[in-house]
Amino acid sequence: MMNLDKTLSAAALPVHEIVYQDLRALILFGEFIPGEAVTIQGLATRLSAGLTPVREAIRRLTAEGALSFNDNRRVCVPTLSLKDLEDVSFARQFLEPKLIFMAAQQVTAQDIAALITLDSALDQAIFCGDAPMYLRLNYQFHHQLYQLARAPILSALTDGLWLRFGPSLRIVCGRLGTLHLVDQHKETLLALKAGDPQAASDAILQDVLQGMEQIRLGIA
Amino acid sequence: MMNLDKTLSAAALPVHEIVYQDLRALILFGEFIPGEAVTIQGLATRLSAGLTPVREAIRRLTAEGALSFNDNRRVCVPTLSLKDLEDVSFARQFLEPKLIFMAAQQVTAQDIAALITLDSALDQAIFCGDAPMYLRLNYQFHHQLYQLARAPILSALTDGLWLRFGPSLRIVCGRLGTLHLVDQHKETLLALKAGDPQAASDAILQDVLQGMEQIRLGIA
DNA sequence: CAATAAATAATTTGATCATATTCTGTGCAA
DNA sequence: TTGCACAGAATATGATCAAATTATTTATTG
Repeated sequence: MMNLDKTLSAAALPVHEIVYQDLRALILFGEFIPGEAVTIQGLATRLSAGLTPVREAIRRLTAEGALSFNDNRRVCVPTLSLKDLEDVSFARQFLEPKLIFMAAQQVTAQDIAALITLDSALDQAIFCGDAPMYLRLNYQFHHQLYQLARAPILSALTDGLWLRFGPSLRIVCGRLGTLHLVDQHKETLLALKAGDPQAASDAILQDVLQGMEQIRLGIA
Repeated sequence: MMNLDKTLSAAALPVHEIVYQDLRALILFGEFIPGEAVTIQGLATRLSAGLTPVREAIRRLTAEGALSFNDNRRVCVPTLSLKDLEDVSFARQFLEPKLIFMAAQQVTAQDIAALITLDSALDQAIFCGDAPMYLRLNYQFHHQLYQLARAPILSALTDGLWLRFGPSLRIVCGRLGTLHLVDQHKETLLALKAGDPQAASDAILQDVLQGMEQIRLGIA
């Protein structure tokens, strides 16, 4: 008999893939405290999954630096030191402008429209003080830009960096709220509309620097 | 009863860790053909391990981009397109000089001595036409430099890039032999000895560019 | 009748789970 | 402090089921 899930939802994803995405989101959007211990069985219970799929998801995220595998064989959410943050910042400073430069060279009007919609929702979330929504939409805005560059390897590298500072975001928003948040999204979008890759690239660089500075203030 | 391995070897590593390292080496040193399919059960047999540890190792390497997870749920060794290689090259061009700059600022005479020993063995391998040994030692030389920078996040990013072009190395060496190979290791070592981070950084940049060009010629 | 296409069977491979084993750290007693 | 036992957690295996690929057979058409 045919699998109904396959016709209804996009595809029947393996459980280990779903667990990976769920766990990734938990880390990315500050649902874990830096330093927090993560147990396989705990996650299996929390996400209603078996041990094997959870194990696989954990290994993937460990490889991405989102989790760390201790000598004890236990897994925890790493804490980001100031030195670490500088390294992440360095990498983002050249990866993101490069990606957005490439994106700007092949972006369509439709793509830009989607980004504008996203950015409006983002402004709304900031205005409402909805921190979790802000975190999700902000990531989505950047992630969508990466996709437009059509450079899978550089996108993967850049995407992976978000996992490094994800756990620190909770603190940033928790301490400071959302209303003070500023970004360079409007400038980026204008440059994209104008078909000016260099300007878009410059705008994103500023956005990255601002974002990293927010986190620095949060964890300092 | 106490585990004897623990006293004899460094530590009793979990099987999934051993499988990961073995499989990583196979990919890194061109033991797989780009595009080649990789089966869980095949690896389990080949490496005399159970399915779960192999599965975990595969997920880790997939996360690092060393393997790719198809829609069929099957795993294969990705082929590196010219575009991909350009992206890898771009990332290495700023990551490696940065790492070596940092390394040069805190390197000890002992560290340099170890690197010189390594580089001598490398020359020997080139002279003998021992391609597998050359690949291992060349990687080790760079990897050891990364470690000296004491920047775990940037090291991990850079290390991961090797996995992207690893499968293409077999072709490079197979076609062209090893005798023609040139590098900038001597220049790098001299700069390290002189305590000149900028010169070391410049030398490594040249080394990276040369290396990437070799691969470009190989896969073009 | 030969050749191609469609359907079906057989085999391989992947996904998941239940279970047994091993490891780690802790508390207790000598 | 040292040794030992115990609880909690991670590790690893093999069994079972589902999905996909390959091989085989059957049907169809020129």
